[in-house]
Amino acid sequence: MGLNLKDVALREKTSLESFNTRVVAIDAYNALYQFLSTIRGSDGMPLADLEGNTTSHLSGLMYRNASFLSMGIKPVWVFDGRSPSLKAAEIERRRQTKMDAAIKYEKAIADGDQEAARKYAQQVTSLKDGMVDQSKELLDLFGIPHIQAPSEGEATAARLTITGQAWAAASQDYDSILFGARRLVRNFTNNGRRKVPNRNFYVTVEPELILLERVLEGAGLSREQLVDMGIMIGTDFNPSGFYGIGPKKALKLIKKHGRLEDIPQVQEKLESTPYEEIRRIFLEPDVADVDEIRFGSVDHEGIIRYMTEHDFSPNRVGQALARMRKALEKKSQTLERWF
DNA sequence: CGGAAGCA
DNA sequence: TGCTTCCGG
Repeated sequence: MGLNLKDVALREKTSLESFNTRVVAIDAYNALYQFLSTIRGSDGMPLADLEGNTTSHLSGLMYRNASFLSMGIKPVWVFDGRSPSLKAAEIERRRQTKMDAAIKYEKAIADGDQEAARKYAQQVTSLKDGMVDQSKELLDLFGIPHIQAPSEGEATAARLTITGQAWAAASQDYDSILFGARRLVRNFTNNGRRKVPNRNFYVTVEPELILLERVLEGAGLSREQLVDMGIMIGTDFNPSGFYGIGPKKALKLIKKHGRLEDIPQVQEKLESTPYEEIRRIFLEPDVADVDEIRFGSVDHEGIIRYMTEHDFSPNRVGQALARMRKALEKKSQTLERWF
């Protein structure tokens, strides 16, 4: 879910083109959830093979990676491992939200309310183990590396930006910067304006870059203080945060007093919050040790075979790959002209 | 979501 | 040619 750091996180517009040749560590769960909830047919249900197994994640992954490679972007997909036990409450909260959504979905269907049905269907989305395995198989066929994080994927992605193995981490959640990601890209996708289904308006999604150093400088905080601020607002590890304290007040308090222990207003809350443990999760996270990130070659035939097994049209898949190959040829030609 | 068809 | 709508599985 992530925390609300909009107010302190200075964002600058960017473009996919500017990521040419760069390695980007992608929060795999974050992206896969997005695919599952947004790639849907007109009935609001996810895409599925002939047996009814969901395939939206495969569609999203294939087109997204083909597009990344076409643009010279080097994606590394980072998968979540076991969640810290402190996340249990948040996970339970999400489970409950899904159960509620399932009930609301049934009601919307009974009422014939299409728009509501679609909305709640999206909220029921869940990422199954099998989908994760399938996603890794597809990445292998693309020659695109994937890393299994021991714990939160965002933490390992952040680490890669610190070691210099990745230029940036891509996720929708701001948690990445608490984990220390030097650069975070949000909306790491192609499109500008998008119509929201069944409704008559558009939203603009443009890639945006958040630089940890600038966030800290801009707010006049250390990373430790940013984490403390996050704890007051609420993180996945203390979802409700401190009652009555939002981003504005949290910033003011942390700047005035320096650290949680010294803020008079929150002493009572601290007694019931494992704040030291939450700090450790962000500041000393359990991350994968990655020695070398290897990019392989694209197995065109293998991808077509794999996607076809999941009832994708071989024509469409072949076309997507042909487009990618063409883009890469063009790229190497313009490069040759320089030498 | 992202590609392609449809339309001015 | 550029923008909107449609559809994939």
